[in-house]
Amino acid sequence: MLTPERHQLILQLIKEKSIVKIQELLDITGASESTIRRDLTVLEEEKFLKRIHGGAARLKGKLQEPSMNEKSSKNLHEKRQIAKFAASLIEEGDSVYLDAGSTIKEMIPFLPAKDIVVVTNGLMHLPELMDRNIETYVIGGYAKPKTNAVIGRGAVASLEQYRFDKCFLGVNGIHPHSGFTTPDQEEAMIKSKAIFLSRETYVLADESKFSEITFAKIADLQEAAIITNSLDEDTKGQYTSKTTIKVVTP
Amino acid sequence: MLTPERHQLILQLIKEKSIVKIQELLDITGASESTIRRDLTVLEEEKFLKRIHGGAARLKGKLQEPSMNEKSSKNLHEKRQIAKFAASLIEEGDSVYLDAGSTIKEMIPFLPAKDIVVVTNGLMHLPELMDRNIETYVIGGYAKPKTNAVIGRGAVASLEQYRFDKCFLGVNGIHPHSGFTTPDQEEAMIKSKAIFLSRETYVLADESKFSEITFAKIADLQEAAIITNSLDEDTKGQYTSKTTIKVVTP
DNA sequence: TTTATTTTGAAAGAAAATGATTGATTTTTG
DNA sequence: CAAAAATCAATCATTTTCTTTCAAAATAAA
Repeated sequence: MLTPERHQLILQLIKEKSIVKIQELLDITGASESTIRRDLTVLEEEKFLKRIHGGAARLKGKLQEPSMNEKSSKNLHEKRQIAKFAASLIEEGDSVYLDAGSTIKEMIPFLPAKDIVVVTNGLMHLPELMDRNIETYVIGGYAKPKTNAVIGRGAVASLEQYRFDKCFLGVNGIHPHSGFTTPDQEEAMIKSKAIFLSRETYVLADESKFSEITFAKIADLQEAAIITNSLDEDTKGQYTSKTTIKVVTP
Repeated sequence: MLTPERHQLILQLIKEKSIVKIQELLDITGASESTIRRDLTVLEEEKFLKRIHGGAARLKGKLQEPSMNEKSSKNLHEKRQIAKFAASLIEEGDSVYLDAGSTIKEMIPFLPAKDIVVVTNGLMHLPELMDRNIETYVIGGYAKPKTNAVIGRGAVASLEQYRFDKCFLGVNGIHPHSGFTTPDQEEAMIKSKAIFLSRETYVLADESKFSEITFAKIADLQEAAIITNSLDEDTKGQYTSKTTIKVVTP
């Protein structure tokens, strides 16, 4: 039986019964336990179901169509891998800043729930963070509809109350001259401030962000790398001596 | 039988019967006593039920998902009417504070979209506000999971940047001595501060909040009314001379 | 064909859930 | 009130399920 077949079958069963036991799946598919477990792991990562001890359960309040689209989206898996790795860098007791954006959002399932503090300007992140019972603080400021990010002068000021052990940022592009780039200047200002307030900064960038630039060039610009859009030359790189910026890639 | 299955079953039974004995659960599930006890411990920790000697009981304050829906649908029409009226008080150019909570949330569809500014600590409100393209600002601070409200010391400070023409608050109860009440002191502090910053304050209260108190008594306490929980006597009423507080009822 | 890559199954050790037992605590009964 | 009965929390051994790892089989690529 082919892998996609099994996956379909499992989803079918879970749709009907809400819960399936591993043993049932073994009987029905005839596959080995290892295979079924692998299937469940994959399907859970793609948000089709939730694994529970002894089987798997349907997840509530979620339609399966969007996940289908997500799945076909080519770089989702890559995104998730980067996010997973980034999350693994977080240690107990850390104070962490999470930027808005879909790549950063992927980190949330992998965050250690206990004994960390998260500060974010990503409004989309909040339901999941609170659902996971992670101590979460939102930045105050203008709620930008398009990106669901909190930005603006107030947001920068609001951010200044905090200090972070680690800061995780998303980027729209990486450019040999400008460094990391974002289209919105207001968002760029937040990112800059977050870098300034963090001991370590990590920029999450999936393959699609690199365009033609080689890894070597990226490596070169890390030393002077700074989130920027239309910041003037003086501003660029002014914080780099105080913080460590690392690019997280697959 | 899988653990989540048992949990579901227990909650189901408790929903129907209000009280279940351990012995019943033993018979029905076929699990051992230890297991059932462990289940009850977990479910109590998660606030789904209350353990009593010999079994478990439904808890009164917290109704479950479906019953929660029932409750909200029961008062929904009333809530919506109040909300609609409250929203009609808002004029062009107003700067408005919207408290967290489901009653206030009902106002959003009725808000005039153009030329108003909304500030809120209600995280649940944001998607709809942004969807309606209303200029929205979030307060910064701790994101409280249970109520989806932003609270805490930081939140109060964050609020202080703003001034409002009108302030709309929800309440948990209205009490002849204490005035309006909320169970959480932190939320009470936010409400107090919002009142302080507003020219006019409106408290939205549907019938269910009044319990035994008559309208007359409510009217009496309007002059000294202040959102309070465990604030000391000095704090009570200290802002009332500066603001107008009105109770909005059907 | 040969060589990678992916998929699969099997096995070992870790983790979680379970059931039985103990003695303490609470409730009931006389 | 005190004894008896029932319920409870805590602990430990057992069973079940999970994750990890590795090698064989199947599949795709060279």
